[in-house]
Amino acid sequence: MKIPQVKGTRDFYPPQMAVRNWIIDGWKRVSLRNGFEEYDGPILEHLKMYQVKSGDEIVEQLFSLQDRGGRELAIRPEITPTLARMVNQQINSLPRPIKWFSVPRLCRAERPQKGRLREFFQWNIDIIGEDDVRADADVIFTTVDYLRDIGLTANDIVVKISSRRMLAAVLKEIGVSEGSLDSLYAVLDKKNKLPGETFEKMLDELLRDSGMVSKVRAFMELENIQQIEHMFGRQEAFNELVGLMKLLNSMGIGDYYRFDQGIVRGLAYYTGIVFEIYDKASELRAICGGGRYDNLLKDFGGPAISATGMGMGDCVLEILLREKGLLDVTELEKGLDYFIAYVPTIVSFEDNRTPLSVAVELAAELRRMDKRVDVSYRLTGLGKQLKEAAGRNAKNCIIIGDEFRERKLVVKDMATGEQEVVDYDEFLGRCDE
RNA sequence: GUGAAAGUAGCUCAGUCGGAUAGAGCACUGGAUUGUGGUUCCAGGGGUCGCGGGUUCGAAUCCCGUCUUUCACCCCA
Repeated sequence: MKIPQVKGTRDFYPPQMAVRNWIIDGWKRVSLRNGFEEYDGPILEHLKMYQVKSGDEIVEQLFSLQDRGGRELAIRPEITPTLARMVNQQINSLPRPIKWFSVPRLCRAERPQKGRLREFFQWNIDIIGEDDVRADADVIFTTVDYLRDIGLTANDIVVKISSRRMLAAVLKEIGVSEGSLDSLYAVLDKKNKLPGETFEKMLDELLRDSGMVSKVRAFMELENIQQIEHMFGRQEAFNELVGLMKLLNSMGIGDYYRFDQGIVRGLAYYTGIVFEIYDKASELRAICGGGRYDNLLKDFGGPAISATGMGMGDCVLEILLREKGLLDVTELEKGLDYFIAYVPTIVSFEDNRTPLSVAVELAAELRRMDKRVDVSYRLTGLGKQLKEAAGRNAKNCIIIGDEFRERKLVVKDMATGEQEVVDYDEFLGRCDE
């Protein structure tokens, strides 16, 4: 019986696995150099945990199950609630600020489409317990640090930054009631994705006040914070945004970001700075998004401690990297350091050992030195073995032949074809350095 | 959850007014080549044409269902 692959999942054959590892290794490397520590939680959590924060809609997009004791569990669709739970559990003993990162494997029962699958990896970085905008700057910088590291320039991507707090202040100034803020956010978030007329229509239906609609539209047309400040007066939230941008400038990524009040983020829990990163050339969905969420720990039964963070999935990123030609798969697949071939026509050496037994012994020796080494399983001609070495992407091929009667090896560089005869012990010494 | 397109060898695909043993390139395996590889040449293996049902003397081809994939919408933690 043929068993098909599960919808929206991927098989990682060695070439795909090399890509996945390359992406994740980069995430970890850049997180560490920016001062983040790695954590992880379980793949299963109580279903309740996601229902608390998210409501029925999200629960519908969850893979949930019952264990044998009748407990309702869910496969994690995100790791932020787990993070909140873990931090809350040890809040009194954790030194602050908490700068943690994780690369969890997540599942969401959505319909798969371009850049979105049912199982994926997501890089998360979070800073908990630091109100200062420097934390937000650190999150954005770390994200850009990675994208820049793998070869994406300011010509390729743009960080669109806004602030929920600033948005709330402006809308309040315009006269929008507190109660309609959340539904208005949802509309503003779509501004960049909808044709102008549709956007206007949605505003009309929501606000039912032509004066307010035109003010909101005028606000959305403004191009920078100075203009907004000019129109609505100086607000606390502006200082925060301006401060963030100054920090990003001094961190050397001033050409990567742009203020964009169309960035709101779909989720209700964001409270301050929000940002998303987009590819400039294509129509891909956001590469990543993040922001400040000051109520999350409290919502999970903890103290009122603020947090700011970012999440980046591997699906969109990989599509983007392929489009830009930044994924050199042949480069990623690391082959063998040494392939050891032996001359099968030699029955045995003076010490009664066969070329094959010498090859096996040498392989074990080199492996102890952490070299990637292999020997063919097939008893076949030297030509075939060299062919196998080439197929295995070996850097060098060692040949055990008549030279071994004087305890010497032939070491062949597979790229150039050059080969030299080296003393066995001298070769080992050289490898051990 | 809604809509559209597609599914033939491991991969990319050809093959349809319905016709007998279903093809190519690449990949894989073996040989040319028992002490020298990636090129070349020769040969070989591999398919119940996604699955199920229907129409027909006869289905990869037509019809229905189903699954999967892709794309768009909804949503996006």
